Amino acid sequence: MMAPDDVHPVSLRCGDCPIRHRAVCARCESDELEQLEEIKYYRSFEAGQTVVWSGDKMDFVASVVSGIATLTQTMEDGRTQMVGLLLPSDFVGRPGRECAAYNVTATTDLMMCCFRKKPFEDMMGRTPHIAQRLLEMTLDELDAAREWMLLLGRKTAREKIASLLSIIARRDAAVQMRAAHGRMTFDLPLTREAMADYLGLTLETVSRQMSALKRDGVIELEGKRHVTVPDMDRLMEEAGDDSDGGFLV
Amino acid sequence: MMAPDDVHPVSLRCGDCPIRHRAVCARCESDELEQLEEIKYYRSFEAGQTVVWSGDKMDFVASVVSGIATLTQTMEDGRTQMVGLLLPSDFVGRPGRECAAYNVTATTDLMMCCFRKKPFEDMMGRTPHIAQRLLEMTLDELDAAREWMLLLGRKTAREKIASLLSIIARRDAAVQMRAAHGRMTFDLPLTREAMADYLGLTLETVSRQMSALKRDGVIELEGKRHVTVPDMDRLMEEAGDDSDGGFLV
DNA sequence: TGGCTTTCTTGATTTGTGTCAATTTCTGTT
DNA sequence: AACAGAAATTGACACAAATCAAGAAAGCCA
Repeated sequence: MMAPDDVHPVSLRCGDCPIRHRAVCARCESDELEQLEEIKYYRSFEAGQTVVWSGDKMDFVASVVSGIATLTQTMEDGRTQMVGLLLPSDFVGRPGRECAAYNVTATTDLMMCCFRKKPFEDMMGRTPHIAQRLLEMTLDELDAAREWMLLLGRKTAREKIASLLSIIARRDAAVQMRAAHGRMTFDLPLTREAMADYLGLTLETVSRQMSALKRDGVIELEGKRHVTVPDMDRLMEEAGDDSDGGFLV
Repeated sequence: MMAPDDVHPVSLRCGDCPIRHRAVCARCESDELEQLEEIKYYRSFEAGQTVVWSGDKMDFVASVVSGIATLTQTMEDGRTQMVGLLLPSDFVGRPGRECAAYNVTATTDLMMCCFRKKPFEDMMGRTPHIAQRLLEMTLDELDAAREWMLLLGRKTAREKIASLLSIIARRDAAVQMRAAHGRMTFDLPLTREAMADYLGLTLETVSRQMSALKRDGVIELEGKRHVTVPDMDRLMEEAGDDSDGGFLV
């Protein structure tokens, strides 16, 4: 899921930025990082605010510093589908593209570290490693999107919920550098409605299935958002999922 | 959907290969094309044959020369979801990845032009334009996958069918360099079962909705596979889709 | 041409999820 | 502590799509 440092370059801090930008390759030497420093700026958003609308001109690329943002697609009649979840260090934006392809919305208070697109692209042209790093990240996202297609097209509501919970649990484990086995505890970063938009369900169905998983002892709930999974293997079985979980992370 | 030549480099023929490889950038001069020539070879498959299994080692990248291949994901119990459709000139394979992420299957007789992965990667390292071209293609695929997520998660069976038909019609138009308006005619390259796997439906539902669209005059059918659309705008309305159709192409 | 298989269509019935509506629980504010 | 608004739960019912089951049409090969 994530290669160790000696196998492949990983993200790097640039200047005073509190996060490691996954788009920036550790093999690229300080010259490039100093260039980044010059073209970067910060923007913050309140929970619920829209970062960009689908189709709008987007003259920057960015990393999430803190908070959570979602990528959503919407139909004219209001049906919406979440197509991606942005967590700290995640990258957003398309070098070589004028316009945003999705709505980007802050679901919590959000801080982003932005780079003006043109100079960023110029740097990419001069720095093959960054282009390759970005290609690799995009391929990861593509894999994640396609795994999600299987979920959306073929899984039952219960399996969908179990899949989402297991992904969030494993991402949490990864952040804390722990293995994702046995008993685990975490907070849901999403409302029931956001979960529904992610899974292609209604919020009522999400709620019902959460209750069912609780009733069946697959999860325990403390309040609405704090989840503990007594047995991760059981949960992953419920998810109907043999994958190692390279999901939308 | 596809930028004109003067805006961005497009695909190019290399040597005797009958197709334009979309992965190869026209800005890259003949040196690189000659290098490609040295590392390329052809493989052919019969309809129904598997090109690679998910998880298998895949030591090449390739372009489709002729025929159609599908990318599918499968669950242990056999539920399958198609996650991509490969048409002539489409690229498959992941520079920087060891293993295939999906099953690749020939749905018709298939000819592929393959490049051994290592030398291809080396060339990418030396030729920034190719890496950038590949990044752009991958971003296109990502957009397509995400548009498909909206379809899988939120569209009705009828809308799904209409979407698929309109995509195929528009791709056909693009290949023949015609506008996709008014009356259009094309052959379905997929069985009802493949359509179902693509759309997250059963083949019975696909059949029923095809009949319904026919009954309602949205499409005309001659045999099972030959479709004519009297009015493309009507079809796109049925698809519930305001997009300009940058789909899995 | 005739049989054979595969692909597709159509019907009857079941089931999972959506819809609508009422209530409860949580969270933040004064 | 009490209230207000948001978020979540639960129930009753409706409906779209799945499932089960025949049968028809198309393609293929002898």
